[in-house]
Amino acid sequence: MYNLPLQDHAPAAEPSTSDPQLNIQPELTLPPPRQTPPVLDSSHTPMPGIYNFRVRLGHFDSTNPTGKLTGSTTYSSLLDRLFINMGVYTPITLFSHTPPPEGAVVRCFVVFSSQEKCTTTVTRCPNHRSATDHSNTGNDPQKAPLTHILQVSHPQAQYLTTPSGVESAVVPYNARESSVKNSAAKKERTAGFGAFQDTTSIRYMCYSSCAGSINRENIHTVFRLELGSDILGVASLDTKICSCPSRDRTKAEKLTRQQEASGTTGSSRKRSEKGRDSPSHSTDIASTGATKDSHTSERIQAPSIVHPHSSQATLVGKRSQRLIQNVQHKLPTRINTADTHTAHPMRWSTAQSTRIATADSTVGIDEDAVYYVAVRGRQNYEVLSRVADGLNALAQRPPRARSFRQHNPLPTRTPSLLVTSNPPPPPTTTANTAAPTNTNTNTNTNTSTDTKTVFSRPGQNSTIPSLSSRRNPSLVSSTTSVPPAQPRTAASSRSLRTVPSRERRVSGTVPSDVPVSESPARNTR
Amino acid sequence: MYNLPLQDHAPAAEPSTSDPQLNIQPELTLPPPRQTPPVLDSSHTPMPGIYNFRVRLGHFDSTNPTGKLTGSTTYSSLLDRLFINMGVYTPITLFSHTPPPEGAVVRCFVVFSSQEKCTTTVTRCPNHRSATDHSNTGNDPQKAPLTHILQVSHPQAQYLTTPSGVESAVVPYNARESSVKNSAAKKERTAGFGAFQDTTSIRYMCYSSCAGSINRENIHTVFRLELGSDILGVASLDTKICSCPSRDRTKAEKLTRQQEASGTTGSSRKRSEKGRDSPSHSTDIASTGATKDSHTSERIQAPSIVHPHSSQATLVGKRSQRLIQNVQHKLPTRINTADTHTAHPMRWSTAQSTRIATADSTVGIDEDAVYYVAVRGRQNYEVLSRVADGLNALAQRPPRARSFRQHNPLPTRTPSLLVTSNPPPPPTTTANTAAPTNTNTNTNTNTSTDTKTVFSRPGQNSTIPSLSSRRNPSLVSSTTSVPPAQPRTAASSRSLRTVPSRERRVSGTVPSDVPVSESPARNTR
DNA sequence: CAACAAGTTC
DNA sequence: GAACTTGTTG
Ligand SMILES: [Zn+2]
Ligand SMILES: [Zn+2]
Repeated sequence: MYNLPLQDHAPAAEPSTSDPQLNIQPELTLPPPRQTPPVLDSSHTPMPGIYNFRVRLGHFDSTNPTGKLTGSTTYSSLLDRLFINMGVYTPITLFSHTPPPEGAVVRCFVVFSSQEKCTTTVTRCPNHRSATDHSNTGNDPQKAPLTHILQVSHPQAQYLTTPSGVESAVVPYNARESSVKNSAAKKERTAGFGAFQDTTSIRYMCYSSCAGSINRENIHTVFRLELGSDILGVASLDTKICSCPSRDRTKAEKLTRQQEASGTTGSSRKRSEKGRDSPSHSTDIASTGATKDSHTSERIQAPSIVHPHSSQATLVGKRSQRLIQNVQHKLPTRINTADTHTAHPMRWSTAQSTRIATADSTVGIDEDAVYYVAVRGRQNYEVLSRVADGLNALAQRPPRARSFRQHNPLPTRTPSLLVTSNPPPPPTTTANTAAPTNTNTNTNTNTSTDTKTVFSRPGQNSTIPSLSSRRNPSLVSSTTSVPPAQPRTAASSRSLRTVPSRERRVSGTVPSDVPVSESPARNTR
Repeated sequence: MYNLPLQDHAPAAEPSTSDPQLNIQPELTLPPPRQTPPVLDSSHTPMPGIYNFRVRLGHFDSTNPTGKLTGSTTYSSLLDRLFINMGVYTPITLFSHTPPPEGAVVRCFVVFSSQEKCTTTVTRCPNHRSATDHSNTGNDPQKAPLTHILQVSHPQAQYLTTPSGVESAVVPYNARESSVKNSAAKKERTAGFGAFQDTTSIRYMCYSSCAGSINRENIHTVFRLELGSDILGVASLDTKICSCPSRDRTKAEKLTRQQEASGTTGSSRKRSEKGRDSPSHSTDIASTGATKDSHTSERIQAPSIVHPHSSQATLVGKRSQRLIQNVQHKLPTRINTADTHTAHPMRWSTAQSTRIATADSTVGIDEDAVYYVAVRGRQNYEVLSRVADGLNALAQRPPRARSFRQHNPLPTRTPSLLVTSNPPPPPTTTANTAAPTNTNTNTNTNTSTDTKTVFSRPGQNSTIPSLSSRRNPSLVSSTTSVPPAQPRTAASSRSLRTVPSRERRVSGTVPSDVPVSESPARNTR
């Protein structure tokens, strides 16, 4: 309690005082991720997609072209991580290269970064969700449920909770072309980001240290551009909610720098940086085309990343391995949770030299590249899945991480990411329509969480087939080529087709509404 | 979560590893309280009473005559404070000079030590009361409610919760004459304690630092010997529930010692020792007689200290000032909560040179002595109250503490300790009868919380009349005299009568079930 | 048990 | 913003 700078309403748009070098092609200017392998859940993996959907902290306009943040909120470009106090709003700007389609919405939610926990629901701790808690004063539970850890200050925000407890907030995505065009500062600040942007404010209603919820784990804030049941893009943001953002950022950066100096002290960095994920997630993934006019026959409920009806393939490098990990982690035959922290650091060092295709920047080729193969129609998807299974089995790459360690005596929930032939149960999600400043509900807002995830599904060993050729020409061209910085139109991406072949990542249905069996991280000390 | 040494069942009786000098006439062997004035709630003020009802940590028998504690649990005789981890049982022994009457029970509960909070209910934090919290595994909610912060390992324990949320556990008091009589060690360890003893184990289900409950405040564990609606004695124990009892004890002792060296640095010790109360509460209060065969006409509901029908007067020294503070604090005309930490340290230093009459030890005279005058019958009590008011008004002693400071933005609840002419509402308490090992309920156990409190009621200025004479001869004799160490019989105390006069502490009805208006300290950071 | 992490106090 | 408190980690 006490000095919590709780805000009842998010300020319209404020200047910032923190690190100005936000997300500016981190792959090129920042050292590649040298920490533990990524851990984002497959349905949360950053994927700019054809819209080059990306997130930047701050609000960018003529008065604040650099998007400086206010108050204690701060962003570390070194770590690509947001440090923010609980209860305070911070503006985030979602960019896209092309204007979003009508009815596009952004689903915002928080996930655990670690692979062990990435399927565990992040909800508010019992202390803070208590109606009598001071953090809830001036809060309208009708608008934002007390259990939701993430609030979006938008009159049309809709708060959803699936039966299994997965929480998210959906707001319309009304990106407009940036009014501040030629500002040098703004240009610098938004280099690599699309010309269309939409700014909203978010706040977190728990600390990262809150027992009974995040419990000192690392989290990512995920912004998912959706249109109906399609996921058009995913952006995420490494987030730490703490009472002393500045202090903690400084400390984290210092630690990172000295680790970097001492050559990736990849031993037991568990304490200080609990399996930190490598930063710069929303910029190191190549995006390809994807049809927006989807027309599937059936749907997978619950929030999950998906490109069900569109042909699409996304090439990623290191980041892809996260996917593999995650998918592996979700396999029905999953053995246990591989300890990210003890994963082959050498392997990652090698990967560091590779570059990932981005819509805006030239990158090198990654032999470990992973393809996201989107299929049109469920049948196709399942067929493709089986094919890919065979391919993955053939490519007998050694498993990545084999050392398991039980850090947390918490119940390990069995992930439900597996290809199911029958669709999951209907949404039945609880929707709280925001009725604050603006009581009218956006009819275009997708309140259902039923989206599909088409993802790579490697063999048990999770490693990627080492073949690097056979790339769909209609995809993000060659990994060596430098895609033009200009946004690709949706029409151009519509020509994409699925490319079934080895080393392609097979798609797997991912009911992202996964955390079912176990209760949320409702444990205290 | 994690390494919590939770115990499902209290061990029968274990040896100890901590400070052996427990409560051995602390007034004589330990420096007198030099810290902030006492703060125990009037209904929780230690009062050995005619039974010399006192508490000692540990279990004392032939195998463990010194009552050593086990595990991390430790006791500081310097601070007279228990340091204990959450979830672990520790044996406590309740002593009495004479065998308790049939049906006598002990009500156990936790109170805030500070006068500002002493009327606030201490309950469990939302995190730990959550049924899914690991601290509740193996816990039978039918036995001990999840909300109760204090658990008593007794088959006949009854857990009560008043409508206003006051929680307590009641267990029968079956004190038997110590079987280990002549052990030198035991004798030393139990010097000053009665020959009759009953040992039970208790545990705490929250940390002292738990936001949403104790929230880093100081607490006392109160053991109240009750017979029906009569309170026969009150013992209390300064308690800190922490994850590192040893470390915290060492640190607290070191701080105390250096404060002591630097001459009672009575300035702002708020941080380190949040208005710590002076220790040794259960031994520095003289006890007098009190009839057990009460026969009042009406009762005051809810737990509260009381000697409704018996004539009794208790003389206390420094400790008495706590009472005054508390009573003042509860006056209807109460201005605000006086900051204990800024209270006149000089005044207390002076008081240090005084000695308090104990049933077992000779002590000096305290001119600031306070008398607890028990009256028989409500009418008498109210008359006496009015008389005392006048007396207090005449004795124009300057108010003790006048500097108010707002440390806690929490809602300050208006204490309800005032003389009401109509009795409070009926108990309506929720009783959870323990049905663990032993399912049979003790019919003698008093499940109702309706007891009366007869207490001194000073003027607004709370100071004590400086008169030190006019003591009831039937009371604990003279403050200078050394009461015999032998236990007084109940019969001897029955001869006591009320002595209405100036400088006598007037009695005031104290519905101890006070914390009503506001919700419990349900605030987090 | 030492070091750390992180909310709170001043 | 420095220092402290205190639960957690190894
Ligand atoms: Zn919280
Ligand atoms: Zn607690």
